[in-house]
Amino acid sequence: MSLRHAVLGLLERRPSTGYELTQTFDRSLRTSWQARHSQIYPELAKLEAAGLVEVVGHGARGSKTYAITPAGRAELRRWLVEAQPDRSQRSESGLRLFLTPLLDQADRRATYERDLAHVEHELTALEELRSGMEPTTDPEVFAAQVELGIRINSVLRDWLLEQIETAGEPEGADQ
Amino acid sequence: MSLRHAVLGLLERRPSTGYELTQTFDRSLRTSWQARHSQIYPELAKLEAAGLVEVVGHGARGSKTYAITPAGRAELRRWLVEAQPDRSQRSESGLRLFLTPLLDQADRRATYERDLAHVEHELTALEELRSGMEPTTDPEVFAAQVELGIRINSVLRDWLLEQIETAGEPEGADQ
DNA sequence: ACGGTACATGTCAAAAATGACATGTCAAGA
DNA sequence: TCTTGACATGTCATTTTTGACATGTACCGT
Repeated sequence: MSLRHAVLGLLERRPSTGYELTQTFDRSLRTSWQARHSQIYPELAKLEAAGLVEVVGHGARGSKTYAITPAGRAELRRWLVEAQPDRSQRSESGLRLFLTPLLDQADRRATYERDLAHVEHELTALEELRSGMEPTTDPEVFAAQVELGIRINSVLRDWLLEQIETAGEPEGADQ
Repeated sequence: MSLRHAVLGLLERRPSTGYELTQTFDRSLRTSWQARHSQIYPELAKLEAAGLVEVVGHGARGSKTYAITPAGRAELRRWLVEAQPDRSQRSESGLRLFLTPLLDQADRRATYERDLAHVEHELTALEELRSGMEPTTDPEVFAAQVELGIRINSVLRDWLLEQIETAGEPEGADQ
């Protein structure tokens, strides 16, 4: 039940509308937790019923701004600090990487190159984010996360480059 | 619908029983895709009905060994090579890392240290795996994946170490 | 004034995933 | 002989997630 804590966490960062949360899920959280608006709006309603968030304002086009309550903050902290983390993951890309050695050389190379293009693209976006980040605005602590993203993608890029260069080597379960 | 392809991929590596697949999901695939036996057995039945896998043997305790069929192999290749990868992920640990800056210094440090312990543990396991791996047995290609796991966990370890050392710096959304 | 797009919130059926329940076998050690 | 634990397969109610449907508003450019 991480969705609840993801929402709570985003509202701890700043009060937001469901629409804004949906965008943040899609832009910043897509590599850790995704959620569609069809999940977010009902979750906000449940959270409000449980007293963990509250509506603090009504804006244009019927928008409602939610903020975390003290009870919500306590629950968020409890989850972050005391709850046993579930280390398992769901990553289609990870699964593909795991299975790629089953392909013949040409297909293997093609999929690694496709992945490499994606990683380079991510890396560029993260580097732009880093250079465009002013330490005066709120996210100074989040700079560390951008840095982590860059490092992980760099490792991935180097590894993919090695796999592509080593193509032609003995294969796995192929004939 | 990645479960189907995960099962197909594992059966491409070697024919297995549902029980063996469950173990592989838990041991090798837990960082990319998890699945319980309650999902695996019905999936095998569906895959068999679709002609993508077949029962190739009956063993002790009513066990059934499944193997991939040519149609299954074709579908696996199609998915790996032609299907558009879904790059989104679900990772509670990633979410926690994203939200950790919201905690006060003491809590933040404690959670980073908990994560560090886990990463060190993973790293030890992967390094043992690497040194115990004989290049004569089947997984020669999978050595690259172990290597990738080691590199990513090393990056994570270094980053966590830095975060712990830098503790006491200005914080995020806390007062 | 009109049309397109981004903003904004919701519902719901269907699919995927979890956790509990249920049942039984085989081997090893006490 | 008995009991424990690993092996082995299954079902099912509930929860979570997705994708489609549904509806309406505010702003911007022409």
